[in-house]
Amino acid sequence: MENLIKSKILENAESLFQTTISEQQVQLQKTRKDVEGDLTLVIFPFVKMMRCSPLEAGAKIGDFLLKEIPAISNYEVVNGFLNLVIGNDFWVEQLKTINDTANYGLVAPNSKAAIMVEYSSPNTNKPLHLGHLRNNFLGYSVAEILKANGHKVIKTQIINDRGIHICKSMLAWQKFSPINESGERETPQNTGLKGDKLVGKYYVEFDKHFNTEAKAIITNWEQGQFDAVSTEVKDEFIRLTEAKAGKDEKAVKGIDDKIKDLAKNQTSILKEAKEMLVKWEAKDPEVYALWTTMNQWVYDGFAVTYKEMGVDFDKLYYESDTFILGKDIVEKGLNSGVFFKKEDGSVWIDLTADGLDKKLVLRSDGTAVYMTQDMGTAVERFNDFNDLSGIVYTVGNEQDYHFKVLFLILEKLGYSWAKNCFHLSYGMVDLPEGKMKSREGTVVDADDLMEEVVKTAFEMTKERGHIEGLSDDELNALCKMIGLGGLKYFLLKVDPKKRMKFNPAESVELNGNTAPFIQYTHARIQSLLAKSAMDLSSIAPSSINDSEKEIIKQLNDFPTIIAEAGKDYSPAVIANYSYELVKLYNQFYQSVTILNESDESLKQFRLILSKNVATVIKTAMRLLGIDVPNRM
RNA sequence: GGUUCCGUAGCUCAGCUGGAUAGAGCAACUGCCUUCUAAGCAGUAGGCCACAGGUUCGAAUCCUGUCGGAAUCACCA
Repeated sequence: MENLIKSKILENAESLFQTTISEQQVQLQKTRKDVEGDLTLVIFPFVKMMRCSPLEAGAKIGDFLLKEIPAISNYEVVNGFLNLVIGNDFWVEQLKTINDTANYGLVAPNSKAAIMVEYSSPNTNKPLHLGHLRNNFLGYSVAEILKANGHKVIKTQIINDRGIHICKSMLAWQKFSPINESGERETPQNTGLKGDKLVGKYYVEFDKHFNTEAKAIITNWEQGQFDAVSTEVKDEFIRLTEAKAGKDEKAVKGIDDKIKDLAKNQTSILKEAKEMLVKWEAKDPEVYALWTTMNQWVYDGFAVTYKEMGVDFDKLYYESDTFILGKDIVEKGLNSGVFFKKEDGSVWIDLTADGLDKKLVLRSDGTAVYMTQDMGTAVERFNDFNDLSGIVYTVGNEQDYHFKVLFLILEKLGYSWAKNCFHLSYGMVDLPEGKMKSREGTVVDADDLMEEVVKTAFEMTKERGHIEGLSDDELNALCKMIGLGGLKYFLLKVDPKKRMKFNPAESVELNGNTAPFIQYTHARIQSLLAKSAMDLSSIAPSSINDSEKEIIKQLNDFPTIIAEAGKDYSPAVIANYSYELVKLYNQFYQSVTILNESDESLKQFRLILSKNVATVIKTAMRLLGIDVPNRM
């Protein structure tokens, strides 16, 4: 309809305005709720060229459209806005089309370019937490939204299974895990702990010893004991200590942190961990075996968590495989002059002309940095999937700079797909008390949280659900649907880019802008449809009211919303749309009677309208990774 | 300090490719279950859209500056 109006105006610009106009000047928008009309044309742009008042200009265009487009039944000009009323027949037709369209709102699968969506990508040294939940739900949902837009999607993650962090857990386990009567150290099997939890426990254990040792070293330094310390370190300590004089509290804290880092680097436990990393890189059999075993524990633990989350992956990348990649690309970049080499042998790129800094891409000892392997991995992925057009990286916004640099480097290296790489940058999740801090034990564990929300859903459902006759399995499935749905929706309804506050109490809320509210509406409709038991084929209501029209309009927007959510990589767009739809439906539901309606044509129309609302709810929620029940 | 992002009701968030009187939910208060699921609906109250300029017929939205908050600027990952 918008397009029709636009083209009519553009075609007849000559006679209407005595001049041609650009498409941009034809601004159509939805009419405000509180005035009569469905579509509104902004007429300010035409006032000057028509040499008359906004009122007259509006009337002239209104008369023209009324004559040209039969579906337009009336118009009104208010304050420079031409409000067009579109006849009910048109909206009924729209509903018919929606009802007849299979997979309404979705673009034909695999009809558009292949996109890889990377998300999750955890370290294997500790369990997943609240921040990972936002990441996973977001990545999964964006993948589904891109599929709905017709793209072929490859869901992936890169598992950070190597590096000093995993050596820390391994070392701590080796040193500090108690040995039981059968001579074994702690394992998931003999402790009953989830593998990721067990490994995480030893990461914390390492940190504890690490800090204790560092503190002892600082105490020694403060007492003037610098045995076995290089003069550089000693001088640095003295320099930093002196620098504290006269500084404010914040600056002193910053310096203290630097001193702590200095001391940490001198600890024997870190040295041991570093030695272990060297052995790992040399594929020392013993270290490698331990690494394989402990990583497997983590993978097994993660698998349980992912299953509960309802997310999955099509292809996995492991950093232990990819960390060697990228060096050949550095070589190529050196030859083509994109990179330059310093005297010490380190390789850099100068991005100052692009408003960024100089960035290291290869260490002086020839080993890779993060950037090196990210370049290599990207290229690898395009080799692995020859139809791949782009990659979406779901990674927190603390890495904004990293990705800006990465994409720019890839572009400079001449990879044409670099412009199709997108950093889906999302904000951190804060608690009501502020940031999550592992040191202060305020990190919200993913497993615990999911268990908690399901438990709450259980209590609420027992209290007010319609669950007579449900088996235990059905009840459990329902509560999981409600609890996890609520959690997902809570994390997805906020614009991904924005930092958000996570209030545990609000995340299990059932009223207002929540998944249970939406799920509830779906269940209500299903109940209606089950009771109606009539053939729903003919749509020919004697008349329709405003609340019905508003619902059709909202349904009509669904394809546009999916496109918008895809373009913006934003599940929040889908969430907010669904909430609007459900609110409109509930208003309608509460204001008319459906099953007891005596006018059969009207009754049938309302049932079909309801059915399509339920279908759109279900599709929309599916794009968020949320299931909807038939009763609750 | 440089760069980037953010600042909308008491709280959590929409609205941001400029358009009419800035919207929801939560919390507070009023009503509505002899009728299809009250996890619902209707209503009341709550705002110098951080601040100051500028562009425009028109600014929460665009530009500049100020203030406040966050992230980042490693031969860490």
